[in-house]
Amino acid sequence: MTGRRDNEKMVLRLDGAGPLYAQIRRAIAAPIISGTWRPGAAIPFERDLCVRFSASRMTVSRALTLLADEGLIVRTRRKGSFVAPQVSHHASFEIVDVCDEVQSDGGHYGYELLKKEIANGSAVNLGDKALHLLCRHSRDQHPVLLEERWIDLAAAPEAGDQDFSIERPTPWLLHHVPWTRAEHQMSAINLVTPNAALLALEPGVACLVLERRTWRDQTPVTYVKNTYAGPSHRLIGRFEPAKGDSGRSKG
Amino acid sequence: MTGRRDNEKMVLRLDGAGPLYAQIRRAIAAPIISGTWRPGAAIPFERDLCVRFSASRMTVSRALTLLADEGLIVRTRRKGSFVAPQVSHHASFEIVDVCDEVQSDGGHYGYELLKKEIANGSAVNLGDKALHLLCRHSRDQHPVLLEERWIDLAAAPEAGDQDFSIERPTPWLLHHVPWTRAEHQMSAINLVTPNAALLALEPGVACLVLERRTWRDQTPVTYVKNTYAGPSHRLIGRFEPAKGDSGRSKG
DNA sequence: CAGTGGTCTAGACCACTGC
DNA sequence: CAGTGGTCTAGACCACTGT
Repeated sequence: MTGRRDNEKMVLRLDGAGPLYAQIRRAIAAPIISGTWRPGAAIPFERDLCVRFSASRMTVSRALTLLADEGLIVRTRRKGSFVAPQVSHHASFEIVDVCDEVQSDGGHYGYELLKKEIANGSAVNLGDKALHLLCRHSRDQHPVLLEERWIDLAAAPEAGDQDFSIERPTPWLLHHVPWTRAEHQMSAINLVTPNAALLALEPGVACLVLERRTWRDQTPVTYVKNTYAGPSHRLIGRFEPAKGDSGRSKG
Repeated sequence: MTGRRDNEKMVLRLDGAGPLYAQIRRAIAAPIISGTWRPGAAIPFERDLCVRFSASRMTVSRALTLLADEGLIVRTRRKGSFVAPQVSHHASFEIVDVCDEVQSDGGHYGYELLKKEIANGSAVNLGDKALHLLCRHSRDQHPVLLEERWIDLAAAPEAGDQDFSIERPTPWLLHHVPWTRAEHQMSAINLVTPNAALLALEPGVACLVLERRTWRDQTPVTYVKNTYAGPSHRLIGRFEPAKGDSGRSKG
């Protein structure tokens, strides 16, 4: 009775390499990635896959959970699992703290608070009362990052009393206002006059910009716009098909 | 005998929200994110956490596996689990196929092959014989992406016979040479003369560049440099602390 | 209300690693 | 060789959802 989908001709073969859940994951990922299974195609039910692979349901479920996290499949109770409507690549970028990055290379890390004022945060989708900070981070006296930050004073009232000329906003926020959700945006901009001078670069130079918006539960806490010095700055990300594979890339 | 680490004062409390493994994950993530547990600090052993949380080892292990995947902890057999030396943010960016992106907005998608030649791929870390393609993708007749691609002909000899003037390289490669590993780099560049014209933009305009290098097992297969038209193009990524949380962001 | 995925348990054995 | 994490099983119950 459960064999409805078994009529489809499917070559699901284990390669014998690594843990069983990883093999099952690859066996199902292969026809999806290669396009053999079209978006929307039904994937055999978990309990059928258990029989086919001689595995327990936990193991099969683990493989399918990985695939769902990667965005290759969608799972719905009662209906079953299906190939995701739009199979996309996921690249996970590691966003390291500037201070850590500079010091891990053996460089001298510098921090300056350039501006601190109370401002209306509505321009950056925060509340009326927000703390606006402008910070410069440097490596061996050379500016590497300009940090424009807004902190919602309704969400983090203690921020108003904090002296940010020595304590950096990022670790302070982590300690005092742990967030629960963040959203990142990356873009490229041509440097304009005020910021160009602060980064010791010519106006017009292309720079990588990383914006981050952070929530605590449902309330927005902070918005930050990080402008990295120079076009050469790069974010390196590794694709993660390896989740559950033998050669897993770790940090 | 296993209580060595239990001497540390630790407030690990479950919040009762959602699945148990997610609660355990949050309970351990909280003191790490807030900085209460410094990098390198020892995390209680799995079997101790089972007792503390009245959970099975599978459930505790699931929570710790999530934390390890997020980069918050590192786990070593025989030694135990520890707070990661450098707690970093991970942002997962979804890299959608241009064609899908344009068409999902209801736009008209266009594709042109501008150049096709055999070239030496050593400049981009590929083999001597490589196929070099230059493709332009457009939305409603406006160029949105310039794709410079190299395909290693040793890894994918069939590529030499393929007519890429209609079939796009991306789906073709997916079908014929499934990769197993990919590495992404994002950067910002100032457009230079040949490419500026092809994207119908002025030279000097800042553009977002996404480079992807792809391997099949250990052999490099293809390298692609995608230049997105205009500074306004953005990659949006959602942070994923929610893995195993109730409100999971999906696609 | 039937059937799917989602979670959980109480065991078990293995692999690796430091002593 | 002892003890950790890594994996796996054979059950079980629950939550959700379409009919």
